[in-house]
Amino acid sequence: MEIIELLKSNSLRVTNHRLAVLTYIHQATSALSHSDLESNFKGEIDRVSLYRIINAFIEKNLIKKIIDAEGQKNYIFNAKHNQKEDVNIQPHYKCKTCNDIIELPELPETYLEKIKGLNIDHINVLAEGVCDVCKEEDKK
Amino acid sequence: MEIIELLKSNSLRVTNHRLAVLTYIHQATSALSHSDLESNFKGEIDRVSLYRIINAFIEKNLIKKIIDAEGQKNYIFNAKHNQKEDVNIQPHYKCKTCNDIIELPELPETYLEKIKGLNIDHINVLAEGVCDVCKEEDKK
DNA sequence: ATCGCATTTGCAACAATGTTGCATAAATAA
DNA sequence: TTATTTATGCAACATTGTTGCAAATGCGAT
Ligand SMILES: [Zn+2]
Ligand SMILES: [Zn+2]
Ligand SMILES: [Zn+2]
Ligand SMILES: [Zn+2]
Repeated sequence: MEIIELLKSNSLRVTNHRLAVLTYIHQATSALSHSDLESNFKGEIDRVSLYRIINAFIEKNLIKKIIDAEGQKNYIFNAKHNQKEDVNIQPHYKCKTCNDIIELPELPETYLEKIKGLNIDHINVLAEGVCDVCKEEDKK
Repeated sequence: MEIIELLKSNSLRVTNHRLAVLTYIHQATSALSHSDLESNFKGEIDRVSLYRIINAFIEKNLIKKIIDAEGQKNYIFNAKHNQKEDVNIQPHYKCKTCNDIIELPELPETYLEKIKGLNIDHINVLAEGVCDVCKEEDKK
């Protein structure tokens, strides 16, 4: 199983909880907040364990934490979990209604040139709005 | 007084608290977190009132809320409080050590063109790192 | 398969951050 | 000055995140 291998190859013990959570995030079509996870695993996984599981995944680069304009944390599966570099410049677009997050094109080199005088660890780029699908829904 | 006028012209009642808070944010050289404000006004202004004062300022565009890579909210005076538009695309750089926030050049038109097919309300761009001044300090 | 050690988990307790309702105080309009 | 509206403080509560520790589980080595 893909997910099991993913855990093993990142020297994370394969527990039922980790399997369930990573599988859930992997198949999710939208970004999940911590409370999304809490309600999904209510009665199964303790809130504190979820925090620790999530943090382990982030450290191993298996999921990405995306912070929206209100400071809310959302988690998505990191399809590029092999590449350890440059992952943190990836711009995203987040629909404020359905929570879907898609990747945007990378910032142009010309722009990065302009700001390269600064010591920059990472750049966060998040565009937000209501996606076409949700906009259509609203009309009804 | 500049600050008093700022409140009046935004139809906010001029109270001692609002004057004190807005003056404090205006003269600050770095972005202030809520707990920064709490400790500064400890014993003078209630925590809840601070939340309400801050929210009022944000609604009136007098200050800007900047969310860092950890989701922490920081507030800075909005020098462009007159312009109501395009304020929310302004990229920023935040020093992780001294908390200073400076403005970065705007995103190139070519990039905005690329993503204009999406419904975008605002774009958040925040670069983070340790500024030159703080990097020097560290060496000592 | 079993043993033993290291890691993970649940639970309780706590800390930090943010919200709401309501009585009182203060600011502005009349 | 008075009346009306708005702001404030306080208490209570909700949400989010952290820590310590005992019990459960995973896993490598027998
Ligand atoms: Zn996959
Ligand atoms: Zn949507
Ligand atoms: Zn000024
Ligand atoms: Zn600095």
